[in-house]
Amino acid sequence: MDIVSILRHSVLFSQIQAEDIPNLLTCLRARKSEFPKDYTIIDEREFTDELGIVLSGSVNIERHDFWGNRTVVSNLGVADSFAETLACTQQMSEVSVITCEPTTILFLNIHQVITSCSKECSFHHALIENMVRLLSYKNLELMKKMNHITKRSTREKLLSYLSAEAQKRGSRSFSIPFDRQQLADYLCVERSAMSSELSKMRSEGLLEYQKSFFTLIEEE
Amino acid sequence: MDIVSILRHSVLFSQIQAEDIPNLLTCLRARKSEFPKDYTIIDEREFTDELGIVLSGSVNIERHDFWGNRTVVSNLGVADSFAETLACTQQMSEVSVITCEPTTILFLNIHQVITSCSKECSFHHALIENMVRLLSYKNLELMKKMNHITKRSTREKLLSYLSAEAQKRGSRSFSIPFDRQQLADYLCVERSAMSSELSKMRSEGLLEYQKSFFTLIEEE
DNA sequence: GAGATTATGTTGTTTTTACAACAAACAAGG
DNA sequence: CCTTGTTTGTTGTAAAAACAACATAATCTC
Repeated sequence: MDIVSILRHSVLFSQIQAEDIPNLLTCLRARKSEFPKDYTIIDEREFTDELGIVLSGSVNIERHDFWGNRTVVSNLGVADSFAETLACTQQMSEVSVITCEPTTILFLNIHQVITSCSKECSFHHALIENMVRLLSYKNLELMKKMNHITKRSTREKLLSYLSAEAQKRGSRSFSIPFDRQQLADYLCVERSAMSSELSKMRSEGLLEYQKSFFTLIEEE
Repeated sequence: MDIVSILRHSVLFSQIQAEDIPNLLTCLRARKSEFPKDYTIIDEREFTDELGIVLSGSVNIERHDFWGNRTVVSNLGVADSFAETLACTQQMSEVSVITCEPTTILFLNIHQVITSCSKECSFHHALIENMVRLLSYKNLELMKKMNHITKRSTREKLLSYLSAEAQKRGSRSFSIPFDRQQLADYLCVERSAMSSELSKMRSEGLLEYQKSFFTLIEEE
């Protein structure tokens, strides 16, 4: 898929005409980069003034604390963006962005996105409105994750996450973008405890799963 | 303090000239409201297209789940704002906004903030840039809170939160805006367990406290 | 396809948390 | 000053999670 059709699925470029996008990209100082699997695109403690949009592949947003505990903040796929907040606030990164597979990223200069360019291009206002929308959605996503991890028990966290995923996909059966360790790090629980909780839930008839494919079972 | 001098301390109105603010407020359809203590300004499941700015007093952002567990998402004081995301995304609220004391709120219409008005007032672009900055900061705050509650133990959560507060105030001694129950609900731990952990930490010489006033003690 | 590597599941033990019940300190109002 | 209600601290017990160690399954590499 070409860049333009991918970008048209992104929040940042929604409502913007396909034919305007190439010009806009020049204006935003766009640059494309490719990365191998498990590559750290942005590391903790780094600064940047570019936001990234995933053109192909996928990345995890992760955090590693002093004692080596990993937290998986989120997982992003094609047309998702990252580092907006980082670039906007000019703060030091508290997270790292790591590829889950070979991945292509489009980087855009944040100052160009936020401030009107000298040419006063007409689509610039649409862009900054989209930026507001984008940040709002990011916010909402964080709140949703918060809802999962504030749950008191491993089981509740799992049910909260899995039912939200089912709802998002609109189906009782769905794949999740995490392996067991990543899921545990996302929900802030212990992998093996989570594993046994999952099998307990399966034996109670709450759900079925094979690898990362889950099916929630409705009660009668 | 009058409205204009309060607003000049808010992120949304930063960089905007004091003399422009009254006109701008008309344009944004501002309305002021006063609320008693413990009043629910926005309830879960409500919709709104206004964001709120605290002019006096303070509010908590809270969440109550199916089983009655409360989570205190955050605490906001004078010049802080809320419901930006809610208004921007036009989603149903998943949180409620509750006054901690008698409180005055200024409400602004979000559509007027985001879209240029017909009069094309010059400060409008500054406003939407501030909106981007505001949402970024909100995002950052959520990430910071995330850092606290993803910690594995009650003690770690306390230390993470308290040292962040100390850093924010630039002093080893500081007051927190929560009572014990609220702090527990903010950190997602059990109040009594947290109380005993606090006294254990005090007996180990890590910190001192009386009520909501804490002093962290440096190691030698 | 054999061997190595990684991912997932299981189990028992230790540590931590949740819960309940109550005591002590404090605050507000008559 | 006493009553009442609220907040904070304490303790014991039950439940849950963390941890470690290992078994099994899947995947990758040569």
